[in-house]
Amino acid sequence: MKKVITRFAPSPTGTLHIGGVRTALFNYVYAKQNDGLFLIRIEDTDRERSTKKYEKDILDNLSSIGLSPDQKPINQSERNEIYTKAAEKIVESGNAYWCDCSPEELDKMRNEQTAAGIKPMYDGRSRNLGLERSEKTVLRLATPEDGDIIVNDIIRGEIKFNNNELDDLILLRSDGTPTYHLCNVVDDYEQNVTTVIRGEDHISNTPRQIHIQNALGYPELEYAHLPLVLGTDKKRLSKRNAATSLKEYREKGYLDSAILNTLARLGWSKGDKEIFYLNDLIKDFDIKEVQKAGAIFDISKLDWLNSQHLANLSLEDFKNQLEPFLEKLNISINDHHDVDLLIQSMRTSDNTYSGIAESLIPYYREIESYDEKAITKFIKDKSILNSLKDIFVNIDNWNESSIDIVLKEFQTQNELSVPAVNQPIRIALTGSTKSPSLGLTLAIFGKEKSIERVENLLSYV
RNA sequence: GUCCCGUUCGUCUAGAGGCCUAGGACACCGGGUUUUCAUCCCGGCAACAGGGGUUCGACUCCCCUACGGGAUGCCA
Repeated sequence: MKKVITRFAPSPTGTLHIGGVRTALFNYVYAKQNDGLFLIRIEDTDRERSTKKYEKDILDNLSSIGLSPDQKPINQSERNEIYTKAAEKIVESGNAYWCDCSPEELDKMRNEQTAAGIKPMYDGRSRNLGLERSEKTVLRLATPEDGDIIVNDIIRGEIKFNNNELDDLILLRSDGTPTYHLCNVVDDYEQNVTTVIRGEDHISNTPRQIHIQNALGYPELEYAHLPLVLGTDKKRLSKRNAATSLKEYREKGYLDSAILNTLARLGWSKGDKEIFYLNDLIKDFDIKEVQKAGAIFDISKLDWLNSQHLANLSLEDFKNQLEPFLEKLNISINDHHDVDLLIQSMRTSDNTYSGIAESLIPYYREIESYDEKAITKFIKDKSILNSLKDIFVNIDNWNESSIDIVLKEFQTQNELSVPAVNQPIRIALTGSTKSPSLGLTLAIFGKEKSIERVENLLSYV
């Protein structure tokens, strides 16, 4: 059996899109589970829109998320000769012809066709003219006029196209450069690709590409057309309806593993299992089980999955990955006397790193503002805080359990409700009523800092 | 317009003719733990697009309609 080779073939006209990450992921996983190769090919034949900057973004992001190719990526823009040679071969075999129709003429033709209610497509008017190559001619594939072509899709089964639905596509532009279809087919062959896994927007391109393969005498490929990732408006995910670039999600503090997990579960599932790491996917994923219908990308599922992946991290890993997010807030993670206790207590405060970093601010910096509503609700007068301050000063063994005991005593002796005692302290320490359990929070801040913050609040109100 | 692909809870999905009183997860709502917040636990809400067949029996098979998406470029 032939070694399975898959490829991800982005065109560098934008940053890496999460839909693209999913396509790359499925290609990667399929290759790995078949002990094959995963390749990347940069389809930069559109010189106007392709940029090196986007190419770098795509390559960097893919490898940092763990989807590195097994060979150095190739650029189509550097392989012109190969395509030209293939085109010549098609001309020689009589399966292509030169056409001198101008863009204006074609435009007019399409308009007329549309007006007449028929499918706009090139009518083959230059096909039998026997034109020679010139500066005004494009090379067109002579597509068989009748019969049909069957695409065998791993996910969808047989898809039949009538050859008369297909027009004679352009292989070489008038400036001599090759087009997408030609390059794509030639490179899949040159790279020994066995399996094409791509978005379903390519389904109708497939029969055209098969015709090119046939003209060139290339062997058949295996195809799997993935359902598209959709936005909440059910249209394909784009900048208009969602954050699409992988980078944005990473910068928000979503874990790579959680992003991959979410993407894999979009259009695919395995029993009741929800948590998948890359290794699990290589074990459990089955391309045949992929859904046929497009799937809406739901950020709340990502949020939940992220919280699950975050919870699975060791404290060390958690801290390491959190660090850059704190740095963005000009906070150095070790600028605290008991970092481990702090982070351990706060790691579930949000489901993204950026959110967690945000909620950590009061633990690293002085309080800039108090939650006024909380103050009016819980601080009627200063007496309770004053007494608590005196009590704190006298606690020698400053740890969670002893603090809790002291607080409990104070509360019962003075016949106060729990919130009457606890909330003012929370406000003093964090500026709001949100914090871990009280004794723990006080322990996190330490005796000195706790007293200082109670004093600060006392002088504020 | 034409061709192609699709259609199960709000969302991701399970479901290969009887196992379906349609299951799970997220979200949402309610309750419990945390005397706060988050986590966690428990419970609830909620779907087979519509119509025809086929069959003793259809979420499952066939046809039609509707709706959605994709393609129809000297873009990829």
